[in-house]
Amino acid sequence: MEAAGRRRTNEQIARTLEFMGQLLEIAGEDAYRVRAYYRAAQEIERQGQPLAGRTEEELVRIRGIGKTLAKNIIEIGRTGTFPELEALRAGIPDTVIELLALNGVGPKTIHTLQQRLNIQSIEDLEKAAGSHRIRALKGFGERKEENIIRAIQQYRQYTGRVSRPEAEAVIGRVVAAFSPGRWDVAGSYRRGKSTIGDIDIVTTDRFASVRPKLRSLAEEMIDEGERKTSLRVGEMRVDIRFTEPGQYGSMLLYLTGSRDFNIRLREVAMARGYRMNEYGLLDRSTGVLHTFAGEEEMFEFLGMSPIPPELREDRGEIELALRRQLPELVDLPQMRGDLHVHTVWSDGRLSLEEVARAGDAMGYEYILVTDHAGTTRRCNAAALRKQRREIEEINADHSCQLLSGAEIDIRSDGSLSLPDRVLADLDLVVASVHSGFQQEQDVVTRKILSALDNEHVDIIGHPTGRLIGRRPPYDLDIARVIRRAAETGTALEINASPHRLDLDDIYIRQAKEHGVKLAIGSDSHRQNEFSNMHCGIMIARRGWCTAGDLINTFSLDELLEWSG
DNA sequence: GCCGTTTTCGGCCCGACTGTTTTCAGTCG
Repeated sequence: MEAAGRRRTNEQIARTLEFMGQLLEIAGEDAYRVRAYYRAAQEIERQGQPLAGRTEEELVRIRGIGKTLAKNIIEIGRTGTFPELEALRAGIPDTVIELLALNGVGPKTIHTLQQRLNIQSIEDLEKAAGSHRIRALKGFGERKEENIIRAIQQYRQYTGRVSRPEAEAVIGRVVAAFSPGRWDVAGSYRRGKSTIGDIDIVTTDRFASVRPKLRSLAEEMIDEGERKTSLRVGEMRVDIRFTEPGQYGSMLLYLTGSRDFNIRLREVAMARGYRMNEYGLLDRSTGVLHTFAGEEEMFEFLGMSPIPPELREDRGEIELALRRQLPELVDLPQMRGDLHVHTVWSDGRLSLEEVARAGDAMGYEYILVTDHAGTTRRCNAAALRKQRREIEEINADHSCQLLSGAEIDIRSDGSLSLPDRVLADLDLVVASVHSGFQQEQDVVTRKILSALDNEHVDIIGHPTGRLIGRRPPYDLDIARVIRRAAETGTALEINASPHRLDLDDIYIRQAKEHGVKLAIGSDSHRQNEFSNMHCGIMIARRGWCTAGDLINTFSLDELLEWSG
């Protein structure tokens, strides 16, 4: 049953509490009270079940939520806001809150600017800086004023997070500045996130030796220190930490994050009598600093299993590592095949023969050929019959067996682009949405539900339809889709193209927890795209997938039996 | 505002860099 009426989602509740935190900050309230709101918002975002409608007694059981926040959450559930927030908001315009987004401008600065110069918006701030009224303030100066002007310019052309290939282009330019030696990309890139906000790098190189090259390739040097240097390359911020080999492990651990993960891990260290930082573990009673060349030694020293980077989000992995009960995450060698590949029969560049040879080279048992197919497409029912005969001939000469499949369209009205009798002849069928991206949530959701209900459809391709940096996901009630997929035994795709990575990690985990199987597809159109598979594996690991969650780990016989 | 294998009060993760001042506040990750 769907919840009746318009119950607030956890996302909406979290945003409201976060907004309260920002208001409190600008109002100059106690920083710990501010943090309590942010912390509660984070905690709510990671709750699997909706909070709306829960009682105060139920809410205070959630970490970081006490009586006051529980009451506020209940009020948000009812009205979308709460009295304290409205009272504060009356005194602080939205345009003032927007100032928080400027680099180098924080709540204290905003508080002062508002009090002294009556700055109410970015426009006000720009005028004040232009007429040199900022530098006249006590505690401010010429440099601060220049930095504010630059921050406003950057904010206006800010583009947000980028795809992994875009980040890789920047990484390549930066590491070219290093001398031979050890370096690792850390941060969200190492954790395998689908989108990258900034780039973090650890190196044993010296600041002095890389400085000239960094200066010549950077658009801007943000910080220049011997331990920590930050620069801007194109639109991306790059943070570099220079470290000794003997402390490499603690630095890599620190810089990999996530932020929430680091905070929880420090609490674990604290409980064992250590103060944890990027240089090691400081014994609080003896003052001795224990150092670690590798991350694993540091985890073991704290009495826990090493945690794979993809899990480091403080979503329960620390507790499991302490009990040495971390899941055995799926890994690339367990993949027995690719379940989404295009050929020259639709918009791909590869012949069937080339796909089979690529499969042999990668050691796959099978590749599902999924050309775009439909009654009005070039690849129609007749073409598919011909393709199947060709596949059978090719399979005789290869250890990797091609499977006859198709990527069919889920049309705007919910119908499929091929009739059931054609689908019945295929080994596996992928059904994807390629049109109607602007439809309303209920319409989009229902057309995918009807595809799930078709007994011949085995996999829903790129379920949310997003293109990273280019197109947002269509408005979809994923929870409904996951529940129906569980009922019909249909798999959801993890499209491994780094420009899609769809499903994304949190939905993968939800699907897995509902018993829904997942299918990684590289969506290859060219030779070099088969390696997309490793991106799909990363996202699957971020979704806590073990081998059994992915139908790619099935043998050929198991796969065909699963599809029925 | 939250929380308790040192605690119901007094803490709350930790350090680097910049800018504005001469010892530190603010911001950031």
